[in-house]
Amino acid sequence: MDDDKRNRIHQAALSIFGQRGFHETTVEEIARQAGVAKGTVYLYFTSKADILIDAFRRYLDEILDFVDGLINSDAPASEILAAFVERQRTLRQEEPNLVRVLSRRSLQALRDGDEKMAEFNRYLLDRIARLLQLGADTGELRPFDPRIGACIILAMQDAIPLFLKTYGNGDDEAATTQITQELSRFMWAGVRKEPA
Amino acid sequence: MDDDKRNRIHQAALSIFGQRGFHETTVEEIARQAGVAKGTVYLYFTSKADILIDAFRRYLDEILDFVDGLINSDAPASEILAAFVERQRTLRQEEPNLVRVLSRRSLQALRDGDEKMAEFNRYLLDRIARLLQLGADTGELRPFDPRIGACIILAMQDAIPLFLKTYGNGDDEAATTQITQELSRFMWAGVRKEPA
Amino acid sequence: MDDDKRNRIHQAALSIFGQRGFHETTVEEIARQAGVAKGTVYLYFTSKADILIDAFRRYLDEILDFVDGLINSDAPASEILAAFVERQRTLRQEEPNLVRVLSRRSLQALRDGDEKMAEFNRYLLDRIARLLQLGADTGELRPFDPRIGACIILAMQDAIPLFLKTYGNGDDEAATTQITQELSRFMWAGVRKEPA
Amino acid sequence: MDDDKRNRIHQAALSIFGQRGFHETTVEEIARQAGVAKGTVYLYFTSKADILIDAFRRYLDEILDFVDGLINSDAPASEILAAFVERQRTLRQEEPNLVRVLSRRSLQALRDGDEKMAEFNRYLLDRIARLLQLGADTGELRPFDPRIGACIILAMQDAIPLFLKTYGNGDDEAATTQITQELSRFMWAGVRKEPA
DNA sequence: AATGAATGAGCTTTCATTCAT
DNA sequence: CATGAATGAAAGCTCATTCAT
Repeated sequence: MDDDKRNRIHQAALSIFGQRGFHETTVEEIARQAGVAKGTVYLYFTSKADILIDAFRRYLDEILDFVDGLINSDAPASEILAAFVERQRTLRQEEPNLVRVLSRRSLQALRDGDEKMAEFNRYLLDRIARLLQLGADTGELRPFDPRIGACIILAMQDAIPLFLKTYGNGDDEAATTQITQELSRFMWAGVRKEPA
Repeated sequence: MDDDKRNRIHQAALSIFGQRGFHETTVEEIARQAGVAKGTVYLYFTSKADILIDAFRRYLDEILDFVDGLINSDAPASEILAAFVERQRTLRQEEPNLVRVLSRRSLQALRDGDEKMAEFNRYLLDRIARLLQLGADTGELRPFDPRIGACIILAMQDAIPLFLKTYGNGDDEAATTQITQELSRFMWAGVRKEPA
Repeated sequence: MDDDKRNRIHQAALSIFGQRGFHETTVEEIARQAGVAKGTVYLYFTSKADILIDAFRRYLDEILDFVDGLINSDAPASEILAAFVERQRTLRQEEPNLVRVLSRRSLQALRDGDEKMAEFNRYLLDRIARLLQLGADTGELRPFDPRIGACIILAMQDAIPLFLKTYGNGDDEAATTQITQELSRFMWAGVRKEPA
Repeated sequence: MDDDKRNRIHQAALSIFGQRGFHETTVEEIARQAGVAKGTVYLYFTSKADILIDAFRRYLDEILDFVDGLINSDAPASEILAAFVERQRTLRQEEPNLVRVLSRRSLQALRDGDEKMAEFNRYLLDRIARLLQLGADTGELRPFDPRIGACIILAMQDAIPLFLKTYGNGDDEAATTQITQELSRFMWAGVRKEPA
C-alpha cells in the first residue's frame, strides 16, 4: 500500500468535492488531479463514495479524540468550549479541503447519506452534550438540555464558512480569527450560569 | 395553467429532494408522486433544477418580506430577533418539505449552486446585519461586527433540523418549541449589551 | 373542411421544413406560424409526415401534368426540354417554400422516405425518359439510354439551389434566370444529335 | 486509441446513416453494428453528429487533394473533367457508405447543417470553377460564368445515385460505368468551345 | 501495483400525438 | 370544429466501475 498515493487521491477528491460538490465531481478528475490513472483510485478506495466516507471517518476520529482529551482534562467548561472552537479554526488551516467538504454537508449527497450524517453528528453531539452536562453538574454552566445546547453550539460553527462564502474578501485568516472570538463569546454567553 | 397541478409537482419534488437529495431524485419519481406524467413536469418547470430554484426564490421572497416587516416595525431588537426565530418554527410547520430542502443546502447540488446559495444568503444576512446595526445604534445591543453576528445567528438556526435528525423521536413539535426558546436565549445572550 | 386553414398549415410547414429541415421542425412551430392550435393540425393532416408527403404529392401531380402536356404537344424536343427547365424557374417563384423542401430531399428524413423518394422520382424520370426516347425516334436527339439522360437532366436541376445557397447574394432572380439559360444549354448540348 | 475500432464505428454509422438517415439512426444501433457498447462510441467521437461531420471532413480533404492535383497537372481541361467524374465512380466503389451519405445531403439534418453544407460545397465548387476559368483562359473551353458551370457539373454528379436508386437492378457496376461516360459527355458538350 | 479502454445502466429532456372540454 | 394540457416513448449522453494487459 502506497500511503502517499492514497493520500494524494484523498486530497484531490476533497479538494474537488469542496469546490464542485460530490456529484459534480468525476472520478476521472480526481485521478487526474492526484496524478494517477482512473483505475488506480479503485485500488485504494472501493468507490467514489468511499473516498468521502473515509474522509468523514478520519475527521470524526480526530475531532472525537480531541474533544475526549478536553473533557478528560480538568479544565473549566469555558476553556474547553473555547478550545473546541479554536480547534475548528486550526483545522481549517490544516485541512482546508476537508473543512469545505464538511460544511457542504457532502455526505448527504450519498444515497444513505442522511443516516450516515446523523450517526456522524450523533457522536460529536454526544461529546459536546456530555461536556455541557459536566459543566452544569459542577455549577459552572447553567442547567438546560445539554443535547439542545450541543446542537446549537455545533450549528453555530457553520458561521465561519457562511461568512467566508458570503463576505469573503481574501483575508480569510483575519476574518476567521475574529469570528472565532465572537463564536466563543456567543457560546459562553449562552451557556454560562446567569449572573445573579 | 393549473395552479393545483403546479403545486403538487412543487410539493412532491421538495418532499423527495428533502428525503433523498436533489441528485438522488429522478423526475420520474417526482411525477409519480405528484400524480402526473413525466412530461407534465416540464409544462410547469423548465428543468429539474428549476423546481428547486423556484422553491428557493419563493422562500427567499417570503422570508425577506417578513424580516423587512420586522425591521420597519419599531419593536425593540430583542423582540424582533425572537420573532425571526419564531418564524422559522412556524415555517417549519407550514412548509416542512421546503425547510428540509433548505437545511440540506440542496441548492449547492446545482452546477452554479454555490454562487446562487451565496447570493441567497447574502440577502438574508444583510437584513439581519442591518437589524443588529440598528440595535447597536439605539444602544440596545452591544456594538460588534453586524455581519459576523448575522452569520452566527443564521447558522444557529440549523440547530433545529440538526436536533430532529439526530435525536428526533416523533414529538418534533415539543422539541422544536424548546429549541426555539433556547435559540432565542443564545441569540439574546450573544447580542445584548453587557450588563454593567 | 376549411381549405384556407389547411393551406396555411401547409405553407407554414413547408416554410419551416425548408429552413430548418423536417426533424428540426416541431408541430408546435408549424401551428404557431399557421395561426392555429397544435391540435388543429391533426384535423387536416394525419401526422407531421403527412404534411410533407402531401406536399410532395401535390407537386408531383402538378409537374407530371405539366410534363405530360409538353409531351403531348407536337413541339420539338429542344423546346420541350427548355420549357421543362423554365417551368422549374417559375415554380420557384410561385412556391418557393415547396422548392426549398424538394431540394433538401426532405422526404428522405422519413422512415420510409427512400422508397417514397424513389417512387416519386420514378414517375418524373419516366416522363423525361419518354421525351428523350421520342426525340431520338424522330431523329432530333441523339440515341442513348433515355433513363440515364433523364437522371442527368433531373440531377442538373439542382444546380439552381446549389448556386443560390453557395453564392447567393440576394439577387436570386437574376442568378436563377442566368443559370436557367445555362442549364438549357448544357441539356441541349448533351442530348442533341451530334453535328456532322 | 484503437484505429480499427474507430473505423468500425465510422463505417457502421455511415452504413446506417446511408440507409435510414441521420435522425432515424440511433447510437445504440451504430454501436451494435460496430460490435461495441454505446459508451464506446463516445470514446472515439464527441457526439452522433461528430461522426457525420468527421466523415464529411475526411471526404472533403480527400476530394480537394485530388482536384488540386488535377488542376496543377498540365492536362487539358477535358481530361481533367473526365478524371473528376471518373474519381466519383471509383470513390463509390471504395467508400460506398460514404457516398450514400453524401448523396443524401445528410449534413443538412444537423442543426447548423445548412451552413456546414454550404461551406463544404463552396470549397469544392471553387475548385471546379477555377478549373473552368483556366480552360476558358487557354481557349479550350467556352467562356461563361465558371461558378454556374461548377454548380451544374457538381449537381450532375447526383445522376449516378439517382439512377441506382430508381432503376438499380443489382448490376450497379455496369450502370455506373455507363452513366459515368454519359456524364463526361454531357459535361464536355456543355463546356467546350462551340465548334465553328 | 498500475493502467485506461470498455461497458451499460440510468438519467434528463423533447415532442408527436391524443382527447376532454 | 378548435383547443392546448397531458402523455410517455424514445433517444443522446455521462460516468462509476471493471478488467485485460
